[in-house]
Amino acid sequence: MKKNCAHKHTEKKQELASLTGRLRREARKITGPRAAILEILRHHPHPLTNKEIFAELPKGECDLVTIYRAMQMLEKLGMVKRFDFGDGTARFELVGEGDDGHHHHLICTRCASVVEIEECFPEEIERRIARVNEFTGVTHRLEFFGLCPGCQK
Amino acid sequence: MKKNCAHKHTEKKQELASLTGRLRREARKITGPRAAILEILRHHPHPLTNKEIFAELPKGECDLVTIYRAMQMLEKLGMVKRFDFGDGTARFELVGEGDDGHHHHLICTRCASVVEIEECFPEEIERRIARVNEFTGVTHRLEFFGLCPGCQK
DNA sequence: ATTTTAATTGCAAATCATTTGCAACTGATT
DNA sequence: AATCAGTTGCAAATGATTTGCAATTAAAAT
Ligand SMILES: [Mn+2]
Ligand SMILES: [Mn+2]
Ligand SMILES: [Zn+2]
Ligand SMILES: [Zn+2]
Repeated sequence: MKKNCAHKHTEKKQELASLTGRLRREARKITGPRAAILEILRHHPHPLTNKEIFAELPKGECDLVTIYRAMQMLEKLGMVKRFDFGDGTARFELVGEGDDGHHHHLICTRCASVVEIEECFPEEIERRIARVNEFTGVTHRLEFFGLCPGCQK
Repeated sequence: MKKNCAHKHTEKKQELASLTGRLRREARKITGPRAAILEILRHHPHPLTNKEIFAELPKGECDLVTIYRAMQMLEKLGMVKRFDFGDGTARFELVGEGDDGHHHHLICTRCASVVEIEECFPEEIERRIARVNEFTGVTHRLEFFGLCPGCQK
């Protein structure tokens, strides 16, 4: 019943076949650009911007716009989770099947390095916040910021 | 010594004179547009977008760009706090003198109504996150989302 | 009160991330 | 191989925010 941070960072990478299977089930086509994008996401442990994905792609593999569209689609299917580090650029991370991808990060404000965080906002406090204000379906967006070891001059 | 959520939502509105005083001390000019902007912020309990501030301003009082510049300046002086509700538009809230403005909100995902939240991410957990990852100066950005009473069909 | 000077403003144009229109193209199915 | 909806590339549109610059003005100095 816990809905928060069920995300397991220890889970092994998903097979590409499992990913394309999910697409197929949703009546989506497995195209070159999509396979390439999934392949890149599969190999990255942290959220990537569309531009970063684009840069990793073999030149000319596909248009930036195609990546924007692919991420929209993958997000709608629940295959990727969108993160907002507050810099005006969306980042995406692959989400395991059955996982809602909810989790948080610790980001260095100098070098932008990212650490995946296991902790989550305490459920009972969130439930109280929801109850007190009579809100339903309450969730949260949370990211940590600080100076990483290497950037502490 | 607690740095989190020292913000008091129960504090009374700041006097305009106190606000302009802070500007003057920083060698900033008190102009019509700035006084008008501060006056609007003073009367709003929740974060406002630049466009919302612009809309509240008597027509022709000042240009939208002037508001963008004013908010940048006020943020640098620590007189306003910038919030990110994840919709790609910055929001600003006036911050009391000596207060860093750190706090959170509960936002209705249907009607966008906002509730000021007193709770904060537990300090001891944040400290552990910082220690374990050897980060310093760790802080967080946190907002809650859900359906407000009126929007629960 | 007038001058001086640096800060401020308006307006146009530039940036940046993201979205949209549309015709050409292609993966999956028959 | 024919079919057809889903995809893609490219150009253009959007929307928030920033920047360049000349004209304006608040506040300090005469
Ligand atoms: Mn992550
Ligand atoms: Mn607030
Ligand atoms: Zn969480
Ligand atoms: Zn907090």
